[in-house]
This record gives sequence, structure tokens and C-alpha cells, in this order.
Amino acid sequence: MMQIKPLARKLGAFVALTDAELSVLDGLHKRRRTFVAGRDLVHQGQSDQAASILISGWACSYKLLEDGQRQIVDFQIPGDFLSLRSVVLHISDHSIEPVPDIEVTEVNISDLMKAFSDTPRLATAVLWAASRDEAMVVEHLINIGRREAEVRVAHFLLELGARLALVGLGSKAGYACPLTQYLMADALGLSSVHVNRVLRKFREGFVTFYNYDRLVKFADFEMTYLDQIGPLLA
Amino acid sequence: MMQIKPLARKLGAFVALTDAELSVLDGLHKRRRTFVAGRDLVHQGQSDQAASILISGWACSYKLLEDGQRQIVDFQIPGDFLSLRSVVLHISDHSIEPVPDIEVTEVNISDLMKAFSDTPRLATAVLWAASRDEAMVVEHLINIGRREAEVRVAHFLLELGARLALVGLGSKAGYACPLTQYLMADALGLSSVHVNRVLRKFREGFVTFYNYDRLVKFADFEMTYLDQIGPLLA
DNA sequence: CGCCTAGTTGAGGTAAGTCAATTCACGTGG
DNA sequence: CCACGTGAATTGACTTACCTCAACTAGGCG
Repeated sequence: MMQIKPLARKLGAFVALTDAELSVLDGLHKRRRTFVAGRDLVHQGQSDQAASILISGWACSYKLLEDGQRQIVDFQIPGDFLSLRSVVLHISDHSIEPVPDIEVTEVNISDLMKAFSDTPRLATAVLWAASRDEAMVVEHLINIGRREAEVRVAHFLLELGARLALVGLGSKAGYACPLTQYLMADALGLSSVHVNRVLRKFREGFVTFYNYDRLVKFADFEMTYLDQIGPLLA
Repeated sequence: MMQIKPLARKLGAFVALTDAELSVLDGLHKRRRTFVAGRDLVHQGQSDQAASILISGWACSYKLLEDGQRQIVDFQIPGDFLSLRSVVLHISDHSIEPVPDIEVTEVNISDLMKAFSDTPRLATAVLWAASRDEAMVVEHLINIGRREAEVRVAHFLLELGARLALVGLGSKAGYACPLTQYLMADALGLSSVHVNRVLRKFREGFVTFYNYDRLVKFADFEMTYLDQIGPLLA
């Protein structure tokens, strides 16, 4: 199956998985489902969560405020888990919306647990992936809390690029991005109008990923939190 | 030991732990150490992390930016783990600073792993605690991204209050707060001057926790992400 | 007694928001 | 094939929430 590669590829960037482990990983992918863009697949407050793995397309997890504003917490790209934390908490603290149409495969929690005890290296790899996701949320928080709009947008674009590169969907030359400016605004804590202005300024100026290094510097982009320092496992 | 209660108390709010489990938990607490306020106990980028449990005092985990600004990601209060994620990632993506003087006990990773396999309920409880911490970071992100200063400060104060209440260090009537306005500013993505003004306005107005319910409403404070919906374990 | 840190307060500046109009790309039905 | 509708991007004019700079006060402590 070519399509279930992204997770294996992402984890593989961190530990070299054996064929046996890869096949256990493959075995986790159960029912495949598709969802159309814009219609939530998980609602804030919903209990009884199942986890799934994103195969194709992007999704975003967000939370709505009383006054109708929303804040996007994170985007998920192929290879990412959806709702992993919700499984532990037994309730989803956020909603998830497919950005373009998406394909996912559901994961049986009991299968997952069994896979973890049978294949500890896999358990470690998934734990690592979850910790990396958490580190990304932290970086997102810093981005919103302390960086001004231009740097913030640049940092955001670079981080997405780095993540996509890890699953073979982009490079330093760029990547296909299905996000609207409204989505970016909700992720970055800005208004869509302002996102538009920033992007225009980038276009007029030096930025579009030609000049990757300059952009990295400008955005104060430190990817150690995405990188792994050598294999974690022996 | 009266002082190692907070963790047990926090976990106990989520699963009723047996005496046996409690004693395993107690056994995790190894060498006790103290650190003085203001001197980092962990530095951003430091590898080779050990986990510890905060016994008394508060700490904050933060990240510094190139230009010298800082963003505080979270405060830790008694009963919280320090550096749990750093253990998995094998590197700390943030620094940790004691706010007043603190006491911690170090935790041996191998002990922790053994405790998890011997006492699965304990493992689940700790996993739950970690997930709750993650949910708090998410809520913090939303707070910074989409709420204006006054609501943001109110929400922050309420969340701290709820967390402290869970370990017996506060109530709806209030709590002892060792934070300076500078610390609050760095946590909330505001300037200390502005924090000061907001607090003044609160003092002049209706707020100081007398009127808890009104404050909750004002702050759009939804504590389901802190609560647990009944015991997760049978 | 004098320093140092935290808290306060005012004046003035600016990054980013809101409101609103316009354009553009597109799909869809007549 | 064209009129129309819809969602996204764009742009301008104006407002504002929050920032910076700077001065001053009040405790705590060697």
C-alpha cells in the first residue's frame, strides 16, 4: 500500500523499523474512511473517541470560543494521528475539520495497545511522535505569544515545510498548501486581512522559499524540536 | 511524608489508588533536592534529562527568543512533573526556573518504567496527568491567540486556582500566588505594564474571586479540560 | 541608609483589528 | 455560452488595544 507510507516514513526518520515492526504498523490500519472538506469529523466535547491516522489531505484541530472566534491549535498532515489525546482523556477537547477532502484509517485502541506490548520499539516511536507533536504546540504558543505578525507567518510556513518534508510531501523549494488565508489567520491568532497583507509583503519582498536560509534566520526558526538527535533506540 | 502528597492527591482525583499503588508511587520519590528562586534548574537545549516531581513551591517552563523576549509556556505547582517530555525527546526544548525556592524529588526513569509495568493503573493515571497538562497548554494557546487582555488574565487566574484546588492549595476563595507581574506578562504574551493595568482595573471593579461565578463567565472559563468525567479506570 | 526589585502611572506611538468595497476564480444551471 | 452565485483574495480608510519609554513610589534587606 503506497498510501499508508507517511506514518511509517515519519517514524522511520526517528528509528529504523524492522520489516516485522513495519508489518505490525500496517496491521493497525483498519477501516478506511473518507471525509469531505469543511465538515467536522470530531466535535468539541464529543466523548467516546476513536483514534485514526491521516492518510491523505490535511486537517485542522481547533476550538471555538463563546463569541464565535476560533483558534486553530494544529494542522494535521499525512502520517499524523488524529485524536490520540482524546482517547486518553475520553473526551475531545477540540474539533477536527478536514481542510481538503481527507482519507483516514481508523485504529483500534486494543490493537494499538497490543502492538505496543508486542513491539516496544513501536511504542517508543509513537510516544516520540506524540511528544514531538506536543513540542510543536509549545512552539506554536511561543509563536503567537511573542513574535510579531511577519515573523510569525514565516515561522509557521517553515514549520509546515519541515514537517511535510519529513513525509515526502515538500522540500526547501516549497510545497503544495491547501490552506486559505482564513485558516492561517485562525491558526496564527491574526485577522485574515492582516495575513493577506503580510503575504503580499512577502511576495513583494524577498520571500517565497527561494532564499530558504534567509527566511529561516528571519523567522528565528529552530528546528531542533522537530529533529531527532540520532536514533533514540539502540 | 506529608510533603509528597500533592501528586498522589492529584492522581487520586482521577483514579482511586489502592494502598499498594500509593506505596509504589511513594517509592518513586528518590533523592530530594532544593533549588533557589530564579536560578534555572534546566536549560533550553540541555540533553540527558532526568524527571522530577515538584514538592513545594512553583516553577515555570519557558523559552527564550533570539531578541531576548521570553514566553512562559506553563507554571508547575506541587504535584506536577518537571521535564517529563524532555525525557522522551532526550533533550529539553525549554528552560525551567523556580519561582520561589522549590523542593523536588528526582525520579529514576527505570523505576518509573518498572512501576508502570508492575502497576498499570498507575501508568494510566500518569498518562492521564500528562494528557491533562497538554490540554492545558492548548488552552493557554487559545487564551493567547484569541482572547483580549482582560479576559486572558482572568482565565489564567481561574485556571491556576482550579489546579491549586486540586492539590489542596487553594479554593474558590483564592490562593497564595508567588508570581510577579513580570512573570504573568511573559506567560500571557503581554507587557508587564499592561498586566498591571488590567489587575488594577480588576481591583477597582468587581473582581478578586469574590464573585467567582461572574468571573468564570467573564473569562469564558470552561474547566472540562481540567476535570475528569468519572473514573477512567474500572 | 541606600540599593534593588516590584509595582504604578502617564504620555504618546504603532501593530494589528474592523468595516467595507472590489476583484477574481469557479462552478452551475438556464 | 453566458448570467449568476459563492467563497477567497485584495485593498483602503479608520480605529484601537496594547506597547514603549520614562518617571515615580514603596518595601525589604544588607
